Amino acid sequence: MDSRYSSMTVKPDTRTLIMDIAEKAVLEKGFEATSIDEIVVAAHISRGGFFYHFKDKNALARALIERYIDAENALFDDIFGRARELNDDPLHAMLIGLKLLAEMLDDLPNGHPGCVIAAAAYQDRLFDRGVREMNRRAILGWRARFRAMFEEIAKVYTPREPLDLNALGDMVSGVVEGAIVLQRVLGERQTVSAQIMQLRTYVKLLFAPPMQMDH
Amino acid sequence: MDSRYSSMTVKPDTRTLIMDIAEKAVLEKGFEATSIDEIVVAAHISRGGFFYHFKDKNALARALIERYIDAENALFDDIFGRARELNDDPLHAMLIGLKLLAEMLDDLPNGHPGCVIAAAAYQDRLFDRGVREMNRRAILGWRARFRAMFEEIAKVYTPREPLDLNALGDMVSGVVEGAIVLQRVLGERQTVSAQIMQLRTYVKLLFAPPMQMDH
DNA sequence: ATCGAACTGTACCGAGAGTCCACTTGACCG
DNA sequence: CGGTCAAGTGGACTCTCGGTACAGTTCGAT
Repeated sequence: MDSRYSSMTVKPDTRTLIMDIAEKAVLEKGFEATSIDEIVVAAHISRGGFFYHFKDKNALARALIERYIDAENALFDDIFGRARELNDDPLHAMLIGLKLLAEMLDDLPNGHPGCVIAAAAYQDRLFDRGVREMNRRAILGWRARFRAMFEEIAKVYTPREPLDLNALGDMVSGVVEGAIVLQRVLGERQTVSAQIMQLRTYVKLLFAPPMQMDH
Repeated sequence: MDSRYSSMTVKPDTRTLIMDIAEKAVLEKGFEATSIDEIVVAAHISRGGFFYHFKDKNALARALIERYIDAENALFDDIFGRARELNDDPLHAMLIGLKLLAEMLDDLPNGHPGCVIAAAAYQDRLFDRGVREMNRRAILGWRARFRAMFEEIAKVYTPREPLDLNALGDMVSGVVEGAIVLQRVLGERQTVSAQIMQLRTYVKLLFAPPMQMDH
């Protein structure tokens, strides 16, 4: 999200501008620490202009989270789609996908930018039922998505330990969210990708036939 | 932390009372969403009384995080100490420890209460360098602690995949932090323990000799 | 020309953080 | 018994921030 407007159209699209500025600030400092005044100044608009686009801060948060979820889903579609094209075997596709994900994060100059859902999770005053329900559905969506992928793998490979498919499905989002927290605190750029690679090793060991396994 | 005062001594210890009330609120709603007025009312003291004990909100946050880190370290000491008593083998001790941790969390009526470090990680306005440095040292401490345990395991068992010991050491805190985020969003009580059990399976597969392995 | 979407600017409100300070209360101490 | 000090009370005030209200402006499309 994303150019409805081509790079040609120089239309600033104030709403998007506000969201871009707000997202950056929110990921840096959190929702509550990000003041409307600060956004307004950075966007070179008036307070009235802000409230023209968003009825309150909650509406902004809602829009940010919605956009974030869409972007994340598009990213997963892209990465695991490409992985599947590279190797039709579901296990190998998963392993390739996780590696692609880790590599993509390593290429970002400052590591993973952070997750607005997690930012919201620890700051409840601001958020109404609607926002919380959106977050819930996003996390459940990722659980279902990865669960389905693991189910496919389990059709082909016998797992070496009993599977808890929901927990396994949650593990991708969980490991990423956790690693983001560590990264924020430690200030180390590669924390998230390193944790994803650990998860990859787990998946590999969980399904790979006991002895050999190349990729 | 903890009864410096025995259960007999009915001394209210206002400072501790404030911290207990604040911690509960912070874990529910976040630091910024927790107002001093609200704490003051719940503690039946005056605003002046609050500022007598903490020069500002930052000082309160600092005290909460400090106490949290100490408690968490004490918990790890206890759990992995007991695990080591039950089985002297470092791998088995680790597996038992992780299971004890998961079981302990399952016994809590509302799951893991949340982590004030993560709560701070996404709300930066409030915190000075001192708080951030404290958090950093805590996370690095846990990395070192678990890293050392994995190193001990690796002396006895040949890992089935190359080890990234720092990433492995971070994995315990990472998985827990991530699972807490999921738990907060989903409202499911067992998310954290389920994720810890996944981590346990990973450790088991990573070090266990290829074929047999009971526990 | 004119209409409406996208603003600007100002004035105002209430909540919450934080400061200052003068005053009280109760325990212990000599 | 009087003094002292930690642990408060309570009120007045300042500033920032979210949010409301609303009157007026700018500008592109029809």
